[in-house]
Amino acid sequence: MSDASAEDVWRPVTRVRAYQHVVDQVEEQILAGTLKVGDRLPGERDLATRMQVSRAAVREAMRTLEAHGVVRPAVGSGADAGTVVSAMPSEALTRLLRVHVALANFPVADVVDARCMLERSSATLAAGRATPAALSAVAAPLAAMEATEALDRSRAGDGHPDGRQAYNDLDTAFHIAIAEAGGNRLVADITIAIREAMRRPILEGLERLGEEWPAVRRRLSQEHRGVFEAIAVGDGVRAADLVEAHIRSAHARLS
Amino acid sequence: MSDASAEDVWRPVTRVRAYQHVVDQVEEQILAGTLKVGDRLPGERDLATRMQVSRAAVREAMRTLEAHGVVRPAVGSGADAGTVVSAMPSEALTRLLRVHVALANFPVADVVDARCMLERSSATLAAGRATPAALSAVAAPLAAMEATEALDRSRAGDGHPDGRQAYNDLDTAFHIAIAEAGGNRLVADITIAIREAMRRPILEGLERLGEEWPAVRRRLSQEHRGVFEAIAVGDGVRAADLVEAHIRSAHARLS
DNA sequence: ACCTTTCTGTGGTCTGACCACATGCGGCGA
DNA sequence: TCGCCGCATGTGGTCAGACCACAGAAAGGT
Repeated sequence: MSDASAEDVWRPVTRVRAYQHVVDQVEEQILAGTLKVGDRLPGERDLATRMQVSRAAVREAMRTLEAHGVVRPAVGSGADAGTVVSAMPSEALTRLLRVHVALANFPVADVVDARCMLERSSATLAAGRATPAALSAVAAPLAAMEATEALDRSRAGDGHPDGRQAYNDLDTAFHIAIAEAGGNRLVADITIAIREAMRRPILEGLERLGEEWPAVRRRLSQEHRGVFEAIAVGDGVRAADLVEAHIRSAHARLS
Repeated sequence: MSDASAEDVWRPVTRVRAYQHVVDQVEEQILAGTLKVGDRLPGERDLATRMQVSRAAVREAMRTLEAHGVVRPAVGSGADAGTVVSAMPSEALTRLLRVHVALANFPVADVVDARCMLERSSATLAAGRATPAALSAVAAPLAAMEATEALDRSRAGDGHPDGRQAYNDLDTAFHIAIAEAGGNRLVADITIAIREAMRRPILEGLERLGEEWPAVRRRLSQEHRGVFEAIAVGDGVRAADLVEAHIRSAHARLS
């Protein structure tokens, strides 16, 4: 029984597609330092002839790299035209998580739990090491959210849109600012991606709220204010607990 | 000064590319339930004529969807051929994080911190709710790692490869099993992606170890054993502390 | 010197063809 | 009748060559 079929020595022959070769070579060049962020790739026609593949293969590789957030295409001519190496992991992560959240490949409860864990971490870090600049970046959307309340009151009853979308955007900005104040790029990017992926579902939840909206908004703003002050004072434990309570209660109210 | 140029009302006209339209429509169909996981997409030629775009545009869209882990292409004929809708968020996340870790878009310290946070969470969850099956899935690679040690001792000194790669693979499997035992799909997938992204750097670290390798391996196995037993006993706090200590010391030794 | 026009190179798109592959079906032989 | 072989069919993968819209750069006129 020295039959090797049960062992792992027989790798299936991977028919490596041409565009995958292009992806690999571009990533290799970036890894080797030949291509740095901000550099321009050779033109698609040039790459195609150099690698002896068709331009279509190069373009498919570009789409893959673009989806990974490694490359940004720009038409036209001149310095900043062409395909440019650009590290945008946050955007790419956001796109990826959004589609899979929408596709319900992740249970909502799991997403909420993950958000809590990440934002607890970010809040704790932010309370410990937030710079004044980062702190004011958190304060800005907070103040703007509170301002929408006063604005709304001043013109109540005339049937104007009550800015739930704007409030949602500011809420997103608030949580993103906290994540970035934490100082951990990876945690921040994942946090941003999850919050952005939940943007539309949360907005739909806000729209479902009928007359409760002003009350809910007041409650949310109070919670935001509490989180911010805990961070500003440097109380990491309290900030973490408050942000978790905020996220859980908000999701409970909107579901 | 009612010049609107300073405000945000003027969104730049986004020239939506044809392949992006295709991506959007496919995602829309999936979201609407018309396309479920496991279903086959219409053929590329068919899609092209229906959407009145070229097949090249359809193919570029497929590359984007493939990079997102939403679609899997298969050549040939028959039932399982063609482009199939398939949710593979874990693989897609892994590819994305791997390239950005390799591109050093994330500081190593940040990655280590994020890994600690995620695996602490997974270990705590696993200690609380791991099923016997999940537990044995954790135990299997652990036993295999310990077995390599005995195997190595039995044939020491004949210059054979000492299986650092195999050990690294088993180590990866061990951490992945813990993440999946935690029961949170999103956390598990992110954990898997980060561990897989670190696979090659860790292997290179192992290779750099010279004669220290056997001692390091013994230390790693002991730490793994400790984590496993804490989870098996249900001691979530201890499991979290041990896994964090394990990750931090391992990265310190390998850097 | 300034503005206008033209040139050039970029990504974006399309067309139509051919290839490798895997299945399924039909015909052929036993 | 049964079983096997081989071609027909349809899939994604690849290629070649062409044209378009765009934006900066260069050349030209005022």
